[in-house]
Amino acid sequence: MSDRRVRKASYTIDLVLLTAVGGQLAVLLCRSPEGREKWMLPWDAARQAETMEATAARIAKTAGTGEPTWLEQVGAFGDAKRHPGESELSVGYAGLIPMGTPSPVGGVYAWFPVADVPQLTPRQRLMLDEAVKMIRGRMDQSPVAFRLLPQMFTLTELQQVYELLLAKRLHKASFRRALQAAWLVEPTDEWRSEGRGRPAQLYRYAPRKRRPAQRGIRLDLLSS
Amino acid sequence: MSDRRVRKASYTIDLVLLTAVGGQLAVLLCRSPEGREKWMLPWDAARQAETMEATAARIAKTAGTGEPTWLEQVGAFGDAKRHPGESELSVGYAGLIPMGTPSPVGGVYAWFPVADVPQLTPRQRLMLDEAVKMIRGRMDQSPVAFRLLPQMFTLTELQQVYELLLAKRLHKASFRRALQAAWLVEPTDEWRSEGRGRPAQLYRYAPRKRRPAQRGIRLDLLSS
DNA sequence: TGACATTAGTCACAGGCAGTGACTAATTCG
DNA sequence: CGAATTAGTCACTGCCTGTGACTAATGTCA
Repeated sequence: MSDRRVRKASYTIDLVLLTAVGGQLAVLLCRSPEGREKWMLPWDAARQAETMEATAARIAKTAGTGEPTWLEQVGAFGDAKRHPGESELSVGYAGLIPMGTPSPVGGVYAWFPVADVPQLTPRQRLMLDEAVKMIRGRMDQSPVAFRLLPQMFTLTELQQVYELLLAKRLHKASFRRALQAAWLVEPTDEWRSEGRGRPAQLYRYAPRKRRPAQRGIRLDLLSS
Repeated sequence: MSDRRVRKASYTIDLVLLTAVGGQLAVLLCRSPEGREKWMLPWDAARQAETMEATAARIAKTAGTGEPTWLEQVGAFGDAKRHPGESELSVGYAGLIPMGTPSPVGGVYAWFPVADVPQLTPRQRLMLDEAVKMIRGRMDQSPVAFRLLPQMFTLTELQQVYELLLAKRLHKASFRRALQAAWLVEPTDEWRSEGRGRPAQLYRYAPRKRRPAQRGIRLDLLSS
């Protein structure tokens, strides 16, 4: 975005940075130069000397959220939908920022709950929706939930992230049983007291090798 | 590709058409103008007046395989990897063609088993791998297996497609039990005799609404 | 100081689903 | 007609999952 008025980009890299704030998924938006109360996804023109992923990482760095703990391409979006840079094509990237990271200051960037986002251009709106869909769909295959948490976390916090992404309540005992079977976390020596109630032990993400599992076909997930 | 020598494309649409041939996944390649024994994924420059998906469909039509029964974007590929059109960026699409569709004639296009593909440019090789990975990963969420079959098929054929995509043997009784629970197919009145052995009933894909299912978290699928 | 509220963490039972092998059915081939 | 071959089903067993109730450890307040 630094030079979007200097040369017309052949295509842009747009970034959907997500985090968890107050029990909700939130996306980082940036004030648009077109109007004080207009917002947009952060973006920049692609550069030849830089991979697309590097461009996305640089945009995140500029936004001041720290480096994303996870970054993946969402796809290419064109097809006559408008874009803040009027570019022909935009490549969207989704990134995750651990919850609790200090908010960017200065008023140029801000987090918005994904359920309540101001108006975006159609193309960016589509990218946001696809990014959220991708994160939710990737939960079973990638440790995305852990990328939304700090290095150490309680099992209740982990469960809350899963509930947030799955948009459904989970039973505590079931969740922990599945977690134990998957060998994904290991306990630390530390405990955290959250005011009232028994203190919770802190865990860290530490996946271990295990049997190929892979039991059973799941034909019942087809979205018909 | 029709005009790749006329104007330099700002970006291209590349197509990974897949089908099942002889118990293997196969991809459609096109002879490269650079040499008689050079092959490439079919592609064309993007056009402003056309959506990317429409471009992909048109490329498939040109190749003479009939319209793909499924089409989805794989992603955008750039990053200095070479491409037959020397384009800066390529958007890859994956498409499925039902098995048994007559092969394209003329010698310009041909099916190659994905396990034994001639050399491609690095970018196209990457697109092919990602497309195959995507198809395999999408099996649980989309009826891609049915898109590789003709409209009517036997349950044994369906199971073979699943085994092909999952790269693993399935137990007949388990497979059919899961299939029944998912309400995905319905029997027709027709039967097919494949030479020796009892004739098999033909089924068609006919998904029905069913309970949200969605039972249980599966943390044991995380890939590491 | 002791009962209560609150949160963490575990257990055990019941029901359902999946892996498995064996069974029956219908056809071709010799 | 019997053997071989492929389709299709059944029933048993063991594992996994949903569930509620239980214990543990802390803060709060009378």
